[in-house]
Amino acid sequence: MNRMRQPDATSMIVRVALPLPLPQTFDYLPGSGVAQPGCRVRVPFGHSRKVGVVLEASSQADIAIERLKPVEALLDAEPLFDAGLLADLRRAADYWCGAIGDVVFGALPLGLREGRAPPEFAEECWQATPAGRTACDARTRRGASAALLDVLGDTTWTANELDSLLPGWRAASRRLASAGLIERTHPTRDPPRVRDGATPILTDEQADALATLLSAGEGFRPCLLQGVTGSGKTEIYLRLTERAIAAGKQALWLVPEIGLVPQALRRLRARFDARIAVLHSNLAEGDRARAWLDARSGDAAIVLGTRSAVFAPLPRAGLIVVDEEHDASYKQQEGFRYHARDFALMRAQSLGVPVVLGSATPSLETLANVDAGRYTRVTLRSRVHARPPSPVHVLDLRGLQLAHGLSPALLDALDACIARGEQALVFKNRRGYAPVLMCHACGWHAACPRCEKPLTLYRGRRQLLCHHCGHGERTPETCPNCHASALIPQGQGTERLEEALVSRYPNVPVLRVDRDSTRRRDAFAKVLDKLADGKPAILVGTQMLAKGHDLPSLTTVAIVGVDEGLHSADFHAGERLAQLIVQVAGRAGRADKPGEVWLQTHEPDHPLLATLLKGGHAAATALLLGERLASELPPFAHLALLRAESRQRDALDGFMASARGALASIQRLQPQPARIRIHGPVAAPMPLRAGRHRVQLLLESTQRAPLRQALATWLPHLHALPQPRGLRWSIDVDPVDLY
DNA sequence: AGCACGCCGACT
DNA sequence: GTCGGCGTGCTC
Repeated sequence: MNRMRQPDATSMIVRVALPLPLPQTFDYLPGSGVAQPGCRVRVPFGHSRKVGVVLEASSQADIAIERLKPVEALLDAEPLFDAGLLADLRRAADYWCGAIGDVVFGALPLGLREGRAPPEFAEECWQATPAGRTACDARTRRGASAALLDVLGDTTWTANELDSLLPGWRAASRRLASAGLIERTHPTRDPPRVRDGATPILTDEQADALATLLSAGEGFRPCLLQGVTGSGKTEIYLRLTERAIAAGKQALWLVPEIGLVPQALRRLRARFDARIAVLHSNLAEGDRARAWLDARSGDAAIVLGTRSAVFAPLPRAGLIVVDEEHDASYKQQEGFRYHARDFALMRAQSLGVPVVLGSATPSLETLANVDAGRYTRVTLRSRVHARPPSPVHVLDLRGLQLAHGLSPALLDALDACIARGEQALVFKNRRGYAPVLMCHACGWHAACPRCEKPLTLYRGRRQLLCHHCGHGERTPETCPNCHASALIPQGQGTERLEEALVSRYPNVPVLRVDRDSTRRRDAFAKVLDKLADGKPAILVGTQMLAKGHDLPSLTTVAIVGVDEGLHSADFHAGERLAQLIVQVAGRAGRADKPGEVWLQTHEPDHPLLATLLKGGHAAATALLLGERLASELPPFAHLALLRAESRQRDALDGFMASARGALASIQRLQPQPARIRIHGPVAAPMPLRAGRHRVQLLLESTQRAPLRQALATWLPHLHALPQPRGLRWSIDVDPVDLY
């Protein structure tokens, strides 16, 4: 980009990011008033106008000064982004090859993207009246009203917090307010404090961990807090948070999914009387904007949220916590493909604050950073309440007669668990009744017309659904190919296991938890309520149950099948499988009753499985790291993926060939072209999805720098290429799956 | 991403 | 003779 020399160096222009998927910024004359960096402005753009964010003032423009238009209006008196956050956003755009405008506008809550004035700061708060507390104790109210009174207790809550804890609380609040049981108040202006009597005594191990974490002082200091399920990681986060807010600073807590926000919020509220801003995508626009501005003003001592909360401004930052740091949900999988954990690290570095990554099953990337001495590791080995780790029994399925995928020994274990009056978890990482519907007469199977992958059978709904594109059709009565009445479900999903368990245990509640059964917002909470009494019950579910939710104490955990994960084409599969097994197994056992884990497999001798069972997660990760090192894969190499998809096969191939050609010509100019390996273009592991052909090109290097250099040079070439209609492409830096 | 300009087919 | 298809290029 050649910058035009300014005849008059004193006349300034402003450089503006606009909400467009374009790599460049746009320069404007200042217009009336001075727009500081971080302020929104309204600017003329082409034949219309747009809201932009000023990134910087400059004395030079990217284009001839005569072509510049003036800023039309200044929308914020005070910048929404401080200079540090703006710089971080630019680093992020740079690192993940995002368009700066997408990144900056992606960091803003919806309510502030459109140029409307920031919502007024009359933060809405609610508390129970004395009459309300009496009513709560006397249990005179039912349903949502009772739940709201329970949540309110004797403290004040913001609407933003209630949104997260009790979706649909507003209806109840209207009823209770008109009955005089609750009232609206103002947010507290008191300095944040720790609630009396709320702080438990630490175990020796926790005390040591905390001392280590605190000993390094207050600057940038990445730490891995590695602790098994139930070892009390959250208590450590709370102590660190206490330290930060006592010093007048803010703490940012990230959790991987919305479902984990309520329990984190409850823990924080139980400990602190402090303003907490909650940020996630299920909030109403206005509430989210208010929470964001609460973080921005520094009024919120604590900011809690999912992935995108990592972009919240923190004028008084003192601590960043990334809980369940291994969770792949931290990686955004469309649009601007950033990784919230890694951006949290970037921010902690530029803010100069400690960052704690917590997990029972840390990612290989993080472990490699520990090994390289870049992160400090603190380990919690034992469970609080002295729960012993649960033994894992391997059930070799080879040659066994199975009932809906369940082996006799596994059923015996469930029988025994129920007979003891305890609760069990049956885990299967597959939704629906069966992953394939096959004709026993001719071998035909139902496949998605748009993806060419098998359709998942949903028996209750009499439907075949595609998990890749959402395509659905009615289940045929007979084989569409040979008309035989011989359609057989192959394999098991959670719906099938639920059905099998219901028929085997007619007097025991069988509760299914997966994405299908928890569509309704409070469905998961209802399931947990049903388990709360501790009476015999069986929980059947997927992945969701491995995500760090506070599950009731289960004594028996049955992992029905994991063999798919042993042979996946994606090199992350082994790492994920080890995480899954350890996380699910961690649900077993409680203080008074030991737990046990049953794992069914056709491959008990598979090296990963055998290593995991013998040496635990640490041994499994050592094995996986060895494999990654040997085959030069992350974290010992760095990847970037160009993905493209189109209905037009030829347009797609043409584009990818040109992209590859551009890369090759760049490579020829590099001093050491051999430092980057290029694979492809090749068909994606899913070559067809929703009717679109998919092709990808993989770049790989053992060093970050040459890869970044190549991407930076390549990206403008890609944008300059002819862009066929209907073709979509994107770059994915550090892809977490290759699909 | 929008949005206009621009050059080839079936219609009042 | 025009309305309209979407290919291409630009937006400070």
